[in-house]
Amino acid sequence: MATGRNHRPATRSRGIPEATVARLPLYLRALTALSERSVPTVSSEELASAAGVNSAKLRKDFSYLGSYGTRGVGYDVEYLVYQISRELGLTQDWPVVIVGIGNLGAALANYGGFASRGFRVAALIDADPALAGRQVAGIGVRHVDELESIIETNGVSIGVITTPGGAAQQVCDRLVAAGVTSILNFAPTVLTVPDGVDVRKVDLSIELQILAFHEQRKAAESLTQDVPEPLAPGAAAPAPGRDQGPDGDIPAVMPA
Amino acid sequence: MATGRNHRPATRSRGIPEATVARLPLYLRALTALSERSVPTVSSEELASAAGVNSAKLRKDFSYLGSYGTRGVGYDVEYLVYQISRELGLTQDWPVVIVGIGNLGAALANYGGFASRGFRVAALIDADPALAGRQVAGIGVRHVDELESIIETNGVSIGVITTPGGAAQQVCDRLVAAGVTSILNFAPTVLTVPDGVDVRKVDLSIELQILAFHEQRKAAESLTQDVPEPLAPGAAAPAPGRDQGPDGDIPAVMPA
DNA sequence: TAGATTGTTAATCGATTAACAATC
DNA sequence: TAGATTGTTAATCGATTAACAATC
Repeated sequence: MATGRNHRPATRSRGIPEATVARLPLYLRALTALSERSVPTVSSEELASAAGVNSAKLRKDFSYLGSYGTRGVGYDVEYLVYQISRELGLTQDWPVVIVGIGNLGAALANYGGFASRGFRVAALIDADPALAGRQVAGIGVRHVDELESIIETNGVSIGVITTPGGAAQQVCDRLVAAGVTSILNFAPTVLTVPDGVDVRKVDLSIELQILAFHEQRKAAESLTQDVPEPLAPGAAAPAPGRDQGPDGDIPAVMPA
Repeated sequence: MATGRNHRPATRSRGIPEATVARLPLYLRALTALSERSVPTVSSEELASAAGVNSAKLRKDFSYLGSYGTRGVGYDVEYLVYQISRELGLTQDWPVVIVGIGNLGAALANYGGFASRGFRVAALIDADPALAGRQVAGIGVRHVDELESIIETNGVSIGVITTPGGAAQQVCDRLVAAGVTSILNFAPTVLTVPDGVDVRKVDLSIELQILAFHEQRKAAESLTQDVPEPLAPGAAAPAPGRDQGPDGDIPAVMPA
């Protein structure tokens, strides 16, 4: 699942699995870093390591896009940056609106990672009349009364909701009615949307709760097996982990 | 995947699958809402609907925790709140530190969903001496020089990184060296951690890129099949979606 | 040609789902 | 007893992984 279009198979038309789609941004970020260092080619092993996945998974993922590598050589960095960008739809401009300009909305408005990836903040919207007209991150805040006209004028199809939980569904309904078909939801609410609208949610408190679960397990384990099992002579020491949480799914970055 | 302890099977000791763990916070939130409305019992069907999953999945998930329901009746709301809280480790207090007090760090510091779920912000930490001593969300900001002593004094085992990407690995190393074993990373960086340390990441730009991918697909589809297929007489209209993105994994909330 | 590395296959594993027997 | 709803089974599906033939 994951798209809100749940009458369709998870694997779409050209058949890229959701889990693969969710990793393409990771590859793209690693490739962009290589590109900035003017590295011409990269092997699946190197790139996988930089992205925090294993190389078999990476090659399998790329195989859904096409045959963009050269056996014995690796992948051309620039070419792959372009192909993945195109696949993700980042070669076009996506105007977005952010609704709810509290601390978080302001943080997102200030986030530099948007523009560089084809996202453009078309407007900041808030229900507080006192905020309207103020500048946040160099962008004027507009009153929520103007929501519909902003969406239509700018051809916005992606909305970001950073309101309190109580306002989220109502804002969502208005966004959808005005033509938005993808929503990134930061409010602690399960949104109901019509078919054809995608919702993704980012939920800090859930992430912390998952960490607490594992933390508790570790504490329980260190009580029961206080003394670690001695390694057999010649046995490999546990390697440093590189896992970054559930890599089937999550998320993109956001520096302060 | 997902825990950073990658020498272990994904399914731990008492055997709760990761996908189930990631949904427990969703159930807990829905149950808490019911509890506040003094609803005494709830069926798997009702609760699943409130949490945005299907009831078979919910019952399967709960079966890993034990037999907490009553056939023919449903689940006792208060009892289930307690059991899930206990399972997630939320019946104890978890001191956390937030490192990097920019827009996002401040937003998190102001987030009310922490305390109510057993998380306590023990300290806000930043590298900027000008910030040290200032108050954010009623909590004094401390200089990063004090990081180690803060961790040790407060027994902090969970750290949140909201620094720019360039500083994240270094901050991570210091947190881990000081005793932190779970990290929530908002920086756009793949962190390398020793075995036994869990990392989860939240990455806004990745979420937007995934939405862009699907948005692009929708645009392509509406070009190729401009005219929607007429519904066969008597065929069910597409039902409103309830999907909230990949529910195997993601995230917790954060109102502005 | 020899070495390196991709792209693909096939096995395995974990997650989802529908169905229904158990039981309140 | 009849109705409701859980807990579990078994089938299905999607994702991961190792291995290796293809090929640069």
